[in-house]
Parts: sequence; structure tokens; C-alpha cells
Amino acid sequence: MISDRQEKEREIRKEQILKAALKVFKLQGIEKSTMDEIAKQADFGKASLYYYFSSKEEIFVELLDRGWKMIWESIEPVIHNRDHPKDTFINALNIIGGLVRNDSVLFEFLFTAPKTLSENPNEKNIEWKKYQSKMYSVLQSLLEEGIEKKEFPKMRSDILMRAIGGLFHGLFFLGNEKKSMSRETMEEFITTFIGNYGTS
Amino acid sequence: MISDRQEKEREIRKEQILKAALKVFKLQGIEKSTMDEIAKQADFGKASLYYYFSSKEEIFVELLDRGWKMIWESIEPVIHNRDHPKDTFINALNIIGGLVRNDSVLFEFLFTAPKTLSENPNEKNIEWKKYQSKMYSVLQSLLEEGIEKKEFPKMRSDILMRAIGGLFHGLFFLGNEKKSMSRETMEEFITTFIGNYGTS
DNA sequence: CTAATATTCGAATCTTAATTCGAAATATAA
DNA sequence: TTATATTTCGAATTAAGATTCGAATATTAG
Repeated sequence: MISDRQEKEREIRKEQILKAALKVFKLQGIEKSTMDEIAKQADFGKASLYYYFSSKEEIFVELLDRGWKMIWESIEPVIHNRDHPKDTFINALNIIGGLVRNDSVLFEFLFTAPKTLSENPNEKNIEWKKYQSKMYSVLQSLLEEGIEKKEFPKMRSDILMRAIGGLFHGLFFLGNEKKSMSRETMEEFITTFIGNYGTS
Repeated sequence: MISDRQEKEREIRKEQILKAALKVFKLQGIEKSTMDEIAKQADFGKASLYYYFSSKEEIFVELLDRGWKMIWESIEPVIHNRDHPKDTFINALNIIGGLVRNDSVLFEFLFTAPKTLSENPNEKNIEWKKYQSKMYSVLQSLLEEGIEKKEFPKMRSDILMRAIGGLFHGLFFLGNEKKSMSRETMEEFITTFIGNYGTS
């Protein structure tokens, strides 16, 4: 039987490994992240990683699960205000921006890894996808309502969604110098893009 | 000695291999593209690929070299008009958009692979980078001149560049349905983004 | 037609990295 | 303190895939 404290310590060690995996991801990119390197960064023997995770993939899937859950839970409280879709939309983006600023490596991973990983569509690959798709559909519905209310330019909402997604990604992750993107700058770009149609 | 025709046939076979590599890239992503699979797609024995290319990396670098060269040579003729930076800028984007529309797999590769490949900065990795950086600096200088002339919103040109880069990428490559992005739609989004400051 | 040259490819070999094994070390509980 | 359960890890093992070898086969030049 496993005591409460033991459980907690085990969790801490898992986090230690996840953190190391992320560090290696930052250094090498996901495909070149080896268990050897992760073990070294985590200060564990390579075999010990398998005591906590059943495979390398499971490590990265766990990062995705936790990360996308965090994103979802962060925006969930604010998305219910549907009176001013544009404000709500920008609020949500700002929240995500705050998270990114706080741990840009994690979020670059969260936004990048899916393309790489989901080529193997296992059953497990599903948890994080739920959060991801909930987020996208909420954001898109906000766009749609905003277009309806003339707070956004009249454009196809799916394409608008892609465009803003790309823009966001560009602001935070393109370029070499990773000087953190301030809330002000981000808002400036977003509102410049979508114009000043409604109140704001 | 190698005759002219032989040289030409050899080039054709190289292209056949490059084309196959791209097909595999589309199916599997660059990291999971194996020489076995490329050989199969190209209708060659695996060992034969090494008669034409010295390594797997060389195949992909060759794609990058040829691709970025093509991009550069396509925009080079139009970028010299500096009277109307905004028009020139949009012209250039439209040209690139046309290329993408014409072979979206190639261009997804060109815009995606650099991040994956340039972790190994070999000497050879350089050719395509020259064209890539020439392109970026031309575009950025157009932005700067445009800002100067109030044709673009007054924003930091490097960040503006990232934002537009992200936007472009989002329009063409994000999302599942790869219905081709029309010139009209693209222009609409770009100009909505950068506003209607000057003439256009 | 014949020798030289160019091309092809099946079958090794080599390398890297994931995963497993089995035995120690450590902690927990009685 | 001893038996049991948990944790750790060095040393195999396995697997996938890149690269090389060496022997055909095909083409070209004389």
C-alpha cells in the first residue's frame, strides 16, 4: 500500500522527469530528445524513467495532457461572458499570452508537438485533444458571435480563426530573439488586426 | 566523360528522387521519412539513392536550396519598386502565395523544415539560408519604408514582420481543410490587418 | 563486338536509441 | 530488527533505419 506522502513524492519525481523532458525538448527538438538525455537532465538512471512512465511517448503525452488542461482551466472562467464577444475573446487571448510568457518553452511545446505526435493516433493521444478542441471551438464561436454583432470584420470565421492563430504564434514564437511579448504589444497587434469595429 | 544528355537524364532522376522525398514528407513528416520509403516512392533501390545523394540530409538540403532559390528569384524582379512600399510588399506576398498555391507540399516543407534541420548547422546548410535571409530582410525593409511613409501602422517593424509571417503561415497552412487560399482572400486578410493607411 | 564506364540494387554492416532484465539499495511496517 | 515493498540503475537486448559493399546489369565509345 502506498501512503499519501509516498504518492506525493512520486508525483514530485514525475514532475522532475517532465521538466527534464521539456528542457531536452528545448535543446534538441522533440524528435531528437532521447531517453538518455532526459535521464541525465532529470538526474535519474535511464531505466528509472520507465518506472514512472511506460514509454517515451507517454512522457510527452503527459506533458500535453497537463498543459492543455491548464490552458483550458485558465480560460474557462472568463469565456461565459457573451455580451461582448470581442472583449471576451481578447481576454482569453491575454490569459493564454500570460501563460506563455510564464513558461514559453512549455507552450511552444504544446503548440508544436501535436503536429509531430499525432501521426500515431493512439487511444491515449486523446485526453489533451479534448481540451485543445474545446478551446478552439470556444474561440471560434466567440469570433462568430462577434462578427454577428459587428465587433469583428465580416469574414469567414474559420479563416479568421486560422489567421489569428497564426498571428498569435508569430508574435510569440517566430524570430530568434525571444524577448517576451508584452500584453500591451500583443493587444495592440490583435486590435490593429481585427480593427476597431465595436466598443473596446 | 559524361555527355550532355547523360547529365540531363541524371538530373531527371535526381528530381524523381526529390519528388519522392517530398511525397514521403507529406505522408510522414520529415523525421519519419525513411530512405526505404523514399526509395519505394521513387522506384529505385535504396542503395541507388546514394548514387545520387551522399546522405539523407543532402536530399532535404537540396530541396531547401532549390526551393528557396525559386522563391527568391520569383520575388526579386518586383522588389525594386520602392515608391510604394506597401504595394510592393503585397505584390511580393502575392507572388509567394501563388507559388504556395501551386505546390503547397513543397512550400510547407520549405517553411517547416528549417526549424527541424538547422539544429545540425553544417557548412552545406548555408546556401538556402542566404536566400531565406535575403527574402526576410527585403520584406522587412519594405515594412520599414512603408511605416516611414505612413502606409503601414507605426509599429516595430521586426514584430510586425513576425506577425505578418505568422498570419501568412496561418492562412496557408493551419487547419485541416487545405482548400487553397485564394489571392483575394489573402489580400483581404493582409490589408485588413495592416489597415488602409496609404494608397492601395 | 569489346572494353571501359555508368547505373542499379540485394544483402550486409553499423549506429543510435528505445526498452527490458535482474540485481542491488532504500524505505516502510510489523 | 527483520521481512516486505518500493525505488534505482548498470548492463543487456532489440529494433529501426542509415550507410556501405560487391556483384550484377546496362550503356557508351572506339
